Amino acid sequence: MSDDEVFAALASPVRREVLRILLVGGAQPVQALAEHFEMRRPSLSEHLKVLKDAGLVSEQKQGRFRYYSLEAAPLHDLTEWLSPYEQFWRQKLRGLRDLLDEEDDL
Amino acid sequence: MSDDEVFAALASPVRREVLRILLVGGAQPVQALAEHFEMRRPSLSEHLKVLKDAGLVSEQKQGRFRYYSLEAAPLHDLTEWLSPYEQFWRQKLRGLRDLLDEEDDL
DNA sequence: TTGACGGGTAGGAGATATCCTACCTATGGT
DNA sequence: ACCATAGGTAGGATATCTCCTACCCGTCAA
Repeated sequence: MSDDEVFAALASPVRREVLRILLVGGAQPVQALAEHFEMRRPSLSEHLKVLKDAGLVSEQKQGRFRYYSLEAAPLHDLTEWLSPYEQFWRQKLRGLRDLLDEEDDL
Repeated sequence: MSDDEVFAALASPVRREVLRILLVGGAQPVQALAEHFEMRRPSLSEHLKVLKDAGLVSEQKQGRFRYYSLEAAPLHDLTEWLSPYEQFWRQKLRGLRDLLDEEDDL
């Protein structure tokens, strides 16, 4: 739920891939997710726990299955975290464009 | 430079704080950065190395000082990584809005 | 009711991260 | 030339991560 947990969760390529799979494939039980990886199921369960603690996925029980689905809210928070840097980025772009304009004037 | 390095670099609160300091304070030598933290300088140097390898900061030598400055390009890549999830987020918002509209009709 | 299946938890091995102190190099001032 | 300063690198201690196997519980089907 905290920024810290979200960033830490995203640091693992496995967990980012889980998010991608859930994005394109929708909610899925653990076994279906596990098919995409070469690790044992308990390891994937641990990754899912990290993602759940970070609020990036949620769990819906159905019989003996537990469907995991994407929760995009923390990722939305991430774009807010990024926005001041985006402005910095745009400033640099503008600076570059101005520089190029000056070159044109020569 | 790779997505992997960028996400890994951002996983540390110390390194995110370095980026924030560079964003608001501009390019700075290591010592100035170190004043914001309670760790020893060599540890911060290691963090800076991680950030530099990820392309998030760059180094300009001036005499015996090395000014570190923010490089926003990888963060811009990050917003691109995020964009499909943003669309997912917007879809959920739209779904919620539609639901609320239905409620209004009752 | 009993066995098979979905899936979480425990505990351990090995790898990696993060801090430290000690040490090295390079530059600048006297 | 010499010493102080900026800052990187080496190597080690400890903590955390990531994987594993073994085991547990809950649910469905026969």
